Amino acid sequence: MAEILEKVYDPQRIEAKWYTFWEAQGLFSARADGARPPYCIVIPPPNITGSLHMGHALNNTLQDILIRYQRMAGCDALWMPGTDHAGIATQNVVERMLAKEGTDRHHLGRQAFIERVWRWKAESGGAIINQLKRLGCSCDWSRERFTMDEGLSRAVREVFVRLYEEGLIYKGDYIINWCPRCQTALADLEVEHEPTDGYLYFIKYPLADREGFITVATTRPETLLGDTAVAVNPDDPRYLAYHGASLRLPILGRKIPLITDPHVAPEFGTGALKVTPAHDLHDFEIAQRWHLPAVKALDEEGLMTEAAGKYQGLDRFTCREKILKDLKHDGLLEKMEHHSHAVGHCYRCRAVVEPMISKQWFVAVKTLAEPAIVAVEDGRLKLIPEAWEKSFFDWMTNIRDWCISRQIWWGHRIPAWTCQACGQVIVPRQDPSTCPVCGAADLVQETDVLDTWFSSALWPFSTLGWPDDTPELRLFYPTSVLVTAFDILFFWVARMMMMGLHVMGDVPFREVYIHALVRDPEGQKMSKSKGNIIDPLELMDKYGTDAFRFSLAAFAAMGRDIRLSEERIIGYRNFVNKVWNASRFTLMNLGDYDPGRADALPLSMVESWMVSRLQQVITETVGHLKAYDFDQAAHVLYQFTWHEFCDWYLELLKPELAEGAAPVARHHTQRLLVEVLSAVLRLLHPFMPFITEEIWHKLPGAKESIMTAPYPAADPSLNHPAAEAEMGLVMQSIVAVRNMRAEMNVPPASLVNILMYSQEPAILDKLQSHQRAIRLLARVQDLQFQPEGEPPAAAAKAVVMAPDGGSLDLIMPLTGLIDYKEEARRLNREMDKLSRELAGVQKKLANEDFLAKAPEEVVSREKERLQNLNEKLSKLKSHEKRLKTLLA
RNA sequence: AGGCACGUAGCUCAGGGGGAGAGCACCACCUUGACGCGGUGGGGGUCCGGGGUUCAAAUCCCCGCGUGCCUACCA
Repeated sequence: MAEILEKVYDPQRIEAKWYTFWEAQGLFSARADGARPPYCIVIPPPNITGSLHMGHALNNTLQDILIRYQRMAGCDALWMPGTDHAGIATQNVVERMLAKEGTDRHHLGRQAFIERVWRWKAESGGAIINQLKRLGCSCDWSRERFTMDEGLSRAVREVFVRLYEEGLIYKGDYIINWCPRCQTALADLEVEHEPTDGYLYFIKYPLADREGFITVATTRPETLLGDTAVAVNPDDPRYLAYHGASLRLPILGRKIPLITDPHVAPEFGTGALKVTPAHDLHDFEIAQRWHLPAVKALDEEGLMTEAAGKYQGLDRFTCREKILKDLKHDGLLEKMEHHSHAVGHCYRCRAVVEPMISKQWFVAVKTLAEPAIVAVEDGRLKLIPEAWEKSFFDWMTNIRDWCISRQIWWGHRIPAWTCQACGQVIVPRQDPSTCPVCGAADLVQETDVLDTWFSSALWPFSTLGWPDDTPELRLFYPTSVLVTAFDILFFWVARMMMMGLHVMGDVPFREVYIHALVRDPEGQKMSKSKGNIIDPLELMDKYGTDAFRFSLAAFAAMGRDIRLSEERIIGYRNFVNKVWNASRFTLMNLGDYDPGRADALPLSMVESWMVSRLQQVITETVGHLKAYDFDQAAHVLYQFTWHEFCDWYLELLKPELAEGAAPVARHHTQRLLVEVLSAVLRLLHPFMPFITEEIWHKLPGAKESIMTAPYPAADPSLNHPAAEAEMGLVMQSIVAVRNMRAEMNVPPASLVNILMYSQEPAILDKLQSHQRAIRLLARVQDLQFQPEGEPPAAAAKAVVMAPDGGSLDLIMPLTGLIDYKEEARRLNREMDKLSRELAGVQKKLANEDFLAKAPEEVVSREKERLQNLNEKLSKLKSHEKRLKTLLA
């Protein structure tokens, strides 16, 4: 005897139970035995400092849908989970804790500090993992990795050494972005540009060997102290006479050359650019072309150096004020203009970033970028949606060398040693004890650590066991798809592509599905500072995880950002409840059902229709899933489940299941009902894993888990166009009667009589065979079928065109029911609608070009439409005429 | 400055060359033995504006307006 469910689905009770069950049964574990086709997704590893936000929720829901689908579809599906050590972010978190305790990392020392971070990680670094479990993520937790665990650190070491040996990693002086607050270099991507109001200062640089001066424009006058040239565009006519001249640097009096460089834009400012190689990227590049010296005027703490002369030791912003004052005094400040420009800020601490020349480690990225560009060009790696390819190519072709050293402590320490005796730099696979050149034992290791993204770039193969040759690596690399938002496309995805292609010789994933960003209901990006964060955990508490997941999937239309609307989540919560109640109804009618009993009855037309529709829904759902059209998959399942399975199939079934139905027929009905419900549950499982598992276990004959049940596959032999046409006719007829009733204000409780006229015997036959359903669903008492007849004038009338040809008149005698004016109004509304449609079709068919040039099937479809409309309209018109005689 | 999206029902959004769609909201009716987180029926649209291509444009192209995002060294 099947258990009866509660009236309203209560997610809280159910969810934890099944997650525990799945884990205990090992259902998330990939086998990696090669027995089934592999399918693999590596998770974008969340930061250990993180907690689940909307972006994670969407990202991981989509991945889980894919993984659960592929697993049920017969793949050995591996969802590789793990977390990222998040160098700067984590170090900042722990440093803030230390500050509260009144100490700092320098007091602790490097070793103790790192131990402290590990301890913090052990205590609170796993919070997000539990939140992912709440979401239902079916990651293979037995394989969980961490970017700083032993194996991944070995991968980092190996890649670093290899690239160094290949000359693709080098240490050099270069302009980097320096955060004076974090005291570390930042990669270009880690700098956020914010429009800032400031001034453009016009400063006169006197000529050294003749009268006059050249005026330069700058936003950072304090960098003047590091100028080693002034540059103009070689073609700028204003300065032709000055080519080769020398200038006196204001205040310091240093003699600097006037040079020409095509980089200089004549239209900006005065067309003359002060060149500060140590504190500006482009100036640095100009300096390299001209072999100019670099003078460092600013130090790592943002204070002026001794090269700044009397300004030494001043803060950069104080120095700016002083210099302006002095320039004014000397009459060298020509003018100031308001100027708004983008100022770089540290993405971690918001401090103003200072471009600065510095000795750092770099990856020569051009060599690595080229194969990644080619891989996308030739389709070995697909970006979905394709629109991202343009941005990708733009970025990859303009990419600069990647600064990978960070002056922090938490991370992979750069495996480079310098021999104090002979100066030799060693980058070995094993920690060295003596210098291989001179044999000295006095080796000092590099203190910098690697950029966090260096280890993340190896994620697709390091997590699978590389550098060891593991079965997982052989089976699952390249992985199937990477699911991510575009905001880390370049931080992460591009770098994985470069590293994967270089180290593994193949793309890290065949496809990248780039989903939208989740915004608040007003379309704003969610951020702590705006205070518009919506916590996914709260929504899960409120509406249940299944409803939340289904909503995210339904929101995930490609190429458009998501505005999270709680109202829509409520809508999908209702859908989840609908699924629950449809199952409840089913189970309530299975009391006497014996799944083992044979059933030789053929499918009824209703059943054939349902089965046929199911095949189409399966095809559509699978198609949408394969194309990453999550919203469409969700929509198809929603419409089918609610408006076909529940609204029609279950309603049509009720009489078959009622008391007094023949046991054999009843059993047959039950069997198909269970089958269809089972398919619906399996189709929905990837979207709503918890409720489907709960119901699954209550279905007769169900065993194990819905996770191990096969995903429905469409069987084309079950398509049944005739059943669909027949049921289409029946449903249209029922709707037409309901419509007349409602428009005539016939109370739902009272029964009506209906006459059905048709010249087509087949139509009447079909309807006759469904008369019990029609009576029940349209609430009809006396139902008569006739080829034609003299219907009473006092009647409401509707015309239905059968999907496979022929027409049907539905007549509802009104005697004693209501006044005829109402019916006349209803008819006029209906006829208006038809006339408008008819006019459009007539216009089209009157066009000779249309007849001549449009495809034949389009023309014949329009002709058929015209005929149908005409027929329907004339029938309604004649009825209206007769009705009018009654009114007169 | 450049690039990329987007503008469809009151709201949130699908669709994407041949009959304007969904959900919510709205109106009317309904204690129908699965479900009121429900049922039945209904109203509602110059598909931003203007040109063009086409037999046919909400859909493709161009221009404009509006919105959002990304990139950039304009000192």
